[in-house]
Amino acid sequence: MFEKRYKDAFERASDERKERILEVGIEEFASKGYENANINVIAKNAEISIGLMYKYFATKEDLFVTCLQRGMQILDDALDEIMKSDDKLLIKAEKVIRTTCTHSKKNANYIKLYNEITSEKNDERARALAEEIESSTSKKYITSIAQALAKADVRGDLDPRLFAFFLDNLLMSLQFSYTCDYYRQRFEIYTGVNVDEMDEEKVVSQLLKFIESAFTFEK
Amino acid sequence: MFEKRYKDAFERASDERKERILEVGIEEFASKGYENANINVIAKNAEISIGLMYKYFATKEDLFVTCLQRGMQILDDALDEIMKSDDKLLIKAEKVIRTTCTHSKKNANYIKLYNEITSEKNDERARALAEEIESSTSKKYITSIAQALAKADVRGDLDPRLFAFFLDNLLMSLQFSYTCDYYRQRFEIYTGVNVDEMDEEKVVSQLLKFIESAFTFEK
Amino acid sequence: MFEKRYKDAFERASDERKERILEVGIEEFASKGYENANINVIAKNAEISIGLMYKYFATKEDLFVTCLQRGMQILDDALDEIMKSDDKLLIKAEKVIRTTCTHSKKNANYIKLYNEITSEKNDERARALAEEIESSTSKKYITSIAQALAKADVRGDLDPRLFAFFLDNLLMSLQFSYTCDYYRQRFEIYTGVNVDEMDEEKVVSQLLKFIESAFTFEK
Amino acid sequence: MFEKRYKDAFERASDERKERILEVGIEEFASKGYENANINVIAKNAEISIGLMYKYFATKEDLFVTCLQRGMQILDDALDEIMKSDDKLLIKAEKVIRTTCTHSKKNANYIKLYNEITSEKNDERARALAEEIESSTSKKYITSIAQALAKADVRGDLDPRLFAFFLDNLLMSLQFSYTCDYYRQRFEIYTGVNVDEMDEEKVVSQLLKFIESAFTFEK
DNA sequence: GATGAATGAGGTTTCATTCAT
DNA sequence: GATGAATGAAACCTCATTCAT
Repeated sequence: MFEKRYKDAFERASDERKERILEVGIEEFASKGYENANINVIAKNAEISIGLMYKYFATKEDLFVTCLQRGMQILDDALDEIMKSDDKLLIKAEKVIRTTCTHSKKNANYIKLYNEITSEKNDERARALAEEIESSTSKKYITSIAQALAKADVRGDLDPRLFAFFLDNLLMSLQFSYTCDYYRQRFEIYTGVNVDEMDEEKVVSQLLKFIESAFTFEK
Repeated sequence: MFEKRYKDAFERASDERKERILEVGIEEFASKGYENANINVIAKNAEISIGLMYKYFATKEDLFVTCLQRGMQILDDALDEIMKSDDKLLIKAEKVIRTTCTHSKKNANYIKLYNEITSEKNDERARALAEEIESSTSKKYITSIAQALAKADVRGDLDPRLFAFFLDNLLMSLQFSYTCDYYRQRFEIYTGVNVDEMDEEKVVSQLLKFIESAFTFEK
Repeated sequence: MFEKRYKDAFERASDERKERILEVGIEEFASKGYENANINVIAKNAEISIGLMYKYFATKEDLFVTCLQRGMQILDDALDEIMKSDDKLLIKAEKVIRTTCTHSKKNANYIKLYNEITSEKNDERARALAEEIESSTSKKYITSIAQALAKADVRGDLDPRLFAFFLDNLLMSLQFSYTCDYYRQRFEIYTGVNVDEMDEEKVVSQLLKFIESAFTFEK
Repeated sequence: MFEKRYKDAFERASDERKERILEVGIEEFASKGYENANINVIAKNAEISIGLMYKYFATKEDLFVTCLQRGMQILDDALDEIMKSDDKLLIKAEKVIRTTCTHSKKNANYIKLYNEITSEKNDERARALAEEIESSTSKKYITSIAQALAKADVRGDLDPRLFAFFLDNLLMSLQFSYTCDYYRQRFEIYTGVNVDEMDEEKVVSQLLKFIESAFTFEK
């Protein structure tokens, strides 16, 4: 699913070590950002030499992307679980929103990595990353919505792709609001409540209300 | 409205020079990102010496924030124009959406600066920035929605602050989708169309439909 | 003839393996130069482990010198063939020049290795290398010229050693001109013709003319 | 004459400093070779900061080439002095040979730099360097020989360009023999005498004899 | 006010060599 | 004999910031 950005030697490393490196890497990249993350620090914290680090990953960028892929894979698996059910769209939406809220803090660092790439300035790299990261999710949303359209579960005058796009915008913003410093503060400015203290159910129910009319055609 | 991040000497500079410095700074920060932007290059392109630059701004960060404030001021003024009318909320929303679409590319660099700060990793700075940038906008949305609620123009069971939050999430995502490389590609993945070739009216009308039921109570 | 620069283990390796290692080594050193050649890459391309490489050669330098010796041996054998005949000196010279032209490209990599050591910066090593590489050839030239002198085939007022030196300078320069990038370009600058397209016979005959008066005494 | 490989800032530096940097650079590159030369060491010995070094030269390569050009310029000027006279070719040759012997040790480091580039492995760079370094010299030789040919001062059946090429090969080899460790040892192996103790006049006269018949047509 | 030369810490990356298995 | 994972010193280069003029 993802383009391999590590060297063969990394595959041969023990699971424990692979785990450790990515964990430490994710922590470093999430807390300092790509530019300020220090590969020597990651190696030191992962308790391997810098030379070995470069036996595993050709460049800092490759290490970063591999960390990112690991985080994205985990998030994608969670989404998969929900989307493969044959619940009605509104039910799926509710589940997705709730899962987003619940898991965002647990996987805060993964989402910070995701946030990190949204400001990629190199068009080529931005395109490649978006392709890797967004394709899978977008397909799931678009397919589900198209099915719902076919069953007339949603307004017929909505374009399923734009619909999916708007929906994911809301979810993505929510993810960031739970995890990234700037967005967390923004959340508080809008709602008046710190996101850690906000009643999750309220967010879920309000967001559902916000979007439900689009879903519940002629009801 | 914004905390002053430049030195007195900058105020005393000619308008033309102030203009040029910020313009060049915005271009550099927008195209390379904060970390990769080079303050010596900005000075050179603005045709002033690096020494003078440091007479105007104490640090690279101060220059960046001043550039950001300039961009945000311009975007905020445009929003002000719309929000101060006494149109119905749905009308305002339509105007805001359309303005967002229309102006995003024209002011692409401002939005890129905005995008840049959303991945600020220092909590202290992130809070300060969010406070500066989001307060004004959020107030306008919240006030408008509260007024609409009072007039029963929107569903009564919606929390106005969360409502404003969701709404702004959609608009913010749209802005980024028009301007930032990653989000532009993401837009194309979702919609199948490059954002530059997408029919603007379609985006406006679809987004309006997506949110209108929340607005148009008792229909 | 050459100082042994490999470990005993290398002798015990199969001929095929020895062959392969030196071949790959010569290719790497010739194409990248000593400093930029990578011994790990040589091991990989020779399909042996780096550990085994160090069982065969104590250092990178030893591997290089062994590659060099192999190349030099081959070149020396070719020269031997010519010099051991009892042709007149001018005939020998013609044969040597022609052979130099003909074989230079075939054995380009050997000559590149030779060229590589001419810029050795460590005096100790430079002396040792020169001793190894030049002794055999120089003896052949000096002996042949001394014999010709005894037979009055060449001008009697020429110092046979300097004569041999000048002669080899011409041949050495010609070798480099056929093989090393810089010297190839220099050849083209002087002659106006790319060395690959230059008529070999013209080079042979012109060079013979250039030196012949020294050879053909009493004309 | 040479492509500029330094930044404008270098031109603005004091002559003393420019002198110092190139001197130190030439010494470092000549004694250690390009790869092993250390830019930080050059900066330290030239008593400037490494940052400033990079304000003067964009890369290590640029610094090297600038050092090289400086050396080549000096050698070329010396040659110019000789070639612009209207001496007969044989007289010029004698002067050139003598000058080569005399000056080689004085300017040993320049010649070591020249030697350094003859093993350039990147074809593109090799071509560019050869073009810069050889064009001027080769023109002088070729022109002088062509004039001599016109005056029937040399054998009419010699190609002036090849003639110039062979001649320069002898001079180049001689230069290296006076300066570069490997070639110095080679000189001793051929002649039996250390080049520093060799009677210069003997070298001059023997080399003249070696080439004179080509020059002195029908005498 | 204005200049721009100067600094130097710090980060990424390479690769010869070792050694436990 | 054979492997290849592991090491870590060291080199090139960048750039925010200072300060003498």
